[in-house]
Amino acid sequence: MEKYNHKNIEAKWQKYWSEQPELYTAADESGKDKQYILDMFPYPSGNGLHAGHVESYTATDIMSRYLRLKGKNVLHPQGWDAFGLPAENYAIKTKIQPAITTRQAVATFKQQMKMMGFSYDWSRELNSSEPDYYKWTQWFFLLLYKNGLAYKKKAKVNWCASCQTVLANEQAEGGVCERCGHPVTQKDMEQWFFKITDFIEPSFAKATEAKERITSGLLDGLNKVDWPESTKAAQKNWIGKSEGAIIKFSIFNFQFSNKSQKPNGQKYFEVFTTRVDTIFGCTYLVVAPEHKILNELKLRIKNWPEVEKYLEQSNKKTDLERMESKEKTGVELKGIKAVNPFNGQELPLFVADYVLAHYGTGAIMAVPAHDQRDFEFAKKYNLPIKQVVKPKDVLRSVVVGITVEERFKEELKRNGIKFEVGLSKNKREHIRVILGKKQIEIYIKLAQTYLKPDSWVEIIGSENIFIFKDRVIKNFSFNDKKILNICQKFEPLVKHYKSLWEMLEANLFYQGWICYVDDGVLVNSGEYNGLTSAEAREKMTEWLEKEKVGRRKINYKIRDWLVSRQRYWGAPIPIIYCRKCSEISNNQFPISKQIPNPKNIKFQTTIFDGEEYAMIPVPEKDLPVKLPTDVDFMPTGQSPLVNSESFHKVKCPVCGSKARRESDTMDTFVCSSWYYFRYADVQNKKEFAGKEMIKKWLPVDLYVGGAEHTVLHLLYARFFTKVLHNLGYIDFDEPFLKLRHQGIILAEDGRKMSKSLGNVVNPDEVVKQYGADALRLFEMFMGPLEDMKPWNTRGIIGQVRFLEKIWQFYHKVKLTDCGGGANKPCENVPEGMPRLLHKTIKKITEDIEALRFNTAIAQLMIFINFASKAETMPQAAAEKFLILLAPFAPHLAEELWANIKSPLPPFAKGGSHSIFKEKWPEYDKNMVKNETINLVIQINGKTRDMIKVSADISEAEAKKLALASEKIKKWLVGKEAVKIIFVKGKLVNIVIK
RNA sequence: GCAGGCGUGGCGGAAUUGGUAUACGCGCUAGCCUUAGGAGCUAGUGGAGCAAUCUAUGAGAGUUCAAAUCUCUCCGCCUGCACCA
Repeated sequence: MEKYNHKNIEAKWQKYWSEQPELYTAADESGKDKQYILDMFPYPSGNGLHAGHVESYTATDIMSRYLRLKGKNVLHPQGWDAFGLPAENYAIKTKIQPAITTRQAVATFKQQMKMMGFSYDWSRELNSSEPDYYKWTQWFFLLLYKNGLAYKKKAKVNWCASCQTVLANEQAEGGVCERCGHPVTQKDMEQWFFKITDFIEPSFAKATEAKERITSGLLDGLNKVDWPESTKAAQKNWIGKSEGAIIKFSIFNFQFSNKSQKPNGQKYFEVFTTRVDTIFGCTYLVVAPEHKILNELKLRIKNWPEVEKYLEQSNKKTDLERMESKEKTGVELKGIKAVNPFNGQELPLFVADYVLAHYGTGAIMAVPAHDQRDFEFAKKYNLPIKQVVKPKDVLRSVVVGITVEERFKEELKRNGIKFEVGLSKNKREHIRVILGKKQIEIYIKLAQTYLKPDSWVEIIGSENIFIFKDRVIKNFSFNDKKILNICQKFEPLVKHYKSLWEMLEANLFYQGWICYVDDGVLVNSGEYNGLTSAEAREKMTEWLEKEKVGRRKINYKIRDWLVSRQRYWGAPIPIIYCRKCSEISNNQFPISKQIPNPKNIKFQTTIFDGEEYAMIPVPEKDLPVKLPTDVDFMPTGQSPLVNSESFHKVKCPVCGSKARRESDTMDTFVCSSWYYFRYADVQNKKEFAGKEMIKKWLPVDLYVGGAEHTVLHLLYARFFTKVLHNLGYIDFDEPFLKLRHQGIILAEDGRKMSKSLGNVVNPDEVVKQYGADALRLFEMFMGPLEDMKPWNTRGIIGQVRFLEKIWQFYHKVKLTDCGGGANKPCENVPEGMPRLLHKTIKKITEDIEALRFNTAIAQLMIFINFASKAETMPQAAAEKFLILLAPFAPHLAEELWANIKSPLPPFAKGGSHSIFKEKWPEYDKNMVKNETINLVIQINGKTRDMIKVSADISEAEAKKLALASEKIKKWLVGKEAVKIIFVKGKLVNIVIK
């Protein structure tokens, strides 16, 4: 018998497939149901494919092949996210044009993908760095600009003083320059932004022809897609919605003490808070160093030189320093007081860099008793701490301190309470108390290192709150029955320590020794006393609005998307700066039929060196704005494009006078925000994609890619989709219906694969040694798609054995036709084979649809393990098994298929066809049910016997048989069966006393 | 700190409408075959025990005839975000 030779087989079929591209082509004309199966398009790095690529591409390949066999019209494209920094950095080093290195890398990637047998529709290949693609990236920029969704403003960017260049956030991780290790500082520069913040909440359509349409927001849209919970959570977290209130604090009127009095136009400033309920505990206010009020009040601040010095210091601070020093610093603004509108109290004002300028109003009301950061600051600068919220329902309390620790232990012993002393992960000692039979545990953390003598731990009623030196650590609740139990058991202790608790409560809790951050009940808050935090927030906000000293406000952490990059290897921003046009009022956009401008948005202008320039969009007919090749890649602090005269010297498309082209390029995330539209209509020269084709193929049915893109790429792509929906281009507002992330494949040593550790698995080597089919199977068999899994080279042997086993079986087995297909019992065919085949069809069909490829492969193995013992097999069964195998190991399946269907070389005489033109087998419902089962007989839930019975055995019969069993009788001697449970088709459980 | 997730043999993992725990694979053990084997074949393989049997899904409790699966608490690990008021 010929040996299984993966090299010959795989090469042969890859050649065949490339000669028959229609096997994998998505048919624009077909009336069949469509399925759009998409991989996140890769960045073609010089290193080629890695194990993680292979994992996710194999998964989508199996899915695509399966769906085609199921008769679906499948769109499964691939392309290249080809702009980006590595290619440019390489160019700086070697002076080789990024376009050249990129093309080489693409060729490698593509060759490797073909080597893996992936069934991409290569007729739809795209490359984001090619002009026919980035033409449309630029078109999108103009679309946003003309709809007021792209704008320019000053912003802080990462700046490396050593490299003289702007850095992307990813290049400035940890606050140091990726290239030279120099600390990164913040520098103000004019930057382009996309208004992603317009799409957080649902919005009404802007396009004229779609008046009634509502576009779902980035938040609520998540509710209608099938995505991993963690990804949805990460997006929500990133958007960072918090509901609270803006409160106006008046500054000049020191007499402002009557709360019915209005601020009457006095100078005031606003703070944002989510905890209005704590406002009576506000003892000072803080503004960020960048807050504009500082300049306005400059003359009134008595210690201005000191303040100015502080501002300089904090401005100089790098991100790294700000991150490293958690120590809070600040300076009081002497001579300035602000007034709390609720009680008229005059409060000091501080500037401190623990307050962020870009969040909320850049100013806060500080409530040290109920906010950890304010607490730290107040402690440091000796500011008053005023308790206004206390935990609710204080029933009982037990107080334990370090000085009484031994006493406490003795007390426990004396009361017969079992306990053990352990260390938690923070090395805090705790006592675990076990109460009675029910074994309720209470962890009493003694935490010597955190507790001063006579500080304490409190157990209160429904909540158990551990309070350390300065804050509440944790709470948890018991149900009522348990509380009672605890209280009874702790009675003696409670008596013993109660007085100490009361003393401490009076002395500590209400005098600022601790910081209680949770909701509770209000105290020291005038008419609001006794309300819960939630009630108080509601009432106080109403009052603010009534008195016009504040309002309800929702704040978001997310900021507009900074899209400009001072870089070469990206899509140029299609804008032209014209001095002359800035003087003409009522500028109209250059003629553009494609991009509507329903609001008649005018050109924005910007200032360079004191001169105003109009920002003219490049007319559509002049797109793409191509990247020049006469550039020097050395970093100079500006985009390398600035050096190219031919690039930036242009005539204004509106007035024809001398003008200058924008030299910034776009973030690569812009390119990847819309590529999934392009696949639907990749050849289109008139539109980014034709309406009909979008309608036909989009949205994406299954999207698979790395979890590193949970936030940015997916959020930006959703934003683009919402913009298009909002402007009436498309009729859906979420691009990816179902999303899954492949888990990271770790190296054999359990660490991340990385070049520096030298533990990277190279797919080329693996394929050379074991074959693509083996690698595909192995990566799918390792475990669930989404789990993190370590590579294990030995494990791949198992897959090679599996493939060889199939090979050998198909070469030695005698195929028979018993005249009735796969189901009929045949001579010499093992009895269970037809049923096993149908079970296998069912299992594999269901597993593929749920992306459980590991268990699908296990089922293939079970079948072949069983079948390989047989000498004969029905022809129909042999064919069906190969079809089941085909999505997983396409090369071997084609080879064996050709073998059993027609003589090799394949289909040469038109005798047969590729296995991928076959139909996915259906299973017979009656055949997947067992005729007989092993009826499990349990006694008190423990299996004691098993008997082979008919699957549809009746309850009475089953019980009779169970009681008649010899093994069971033994257990029933002298016992009485109280109850007998019968589960149809499964078991009998006899309950005895 | 906040959010999401995880914890099952020597290893990767199966089994979650509660119903035979450890499918499938790797590894390991024994035997066969072979000049040889990091090849192949056969059998075995959670732990303890000669056996009957007992015992085991991070720990403990609860619900149930029955819990890896549901509830609660604790412990440990991973991922993302984080001075976001």
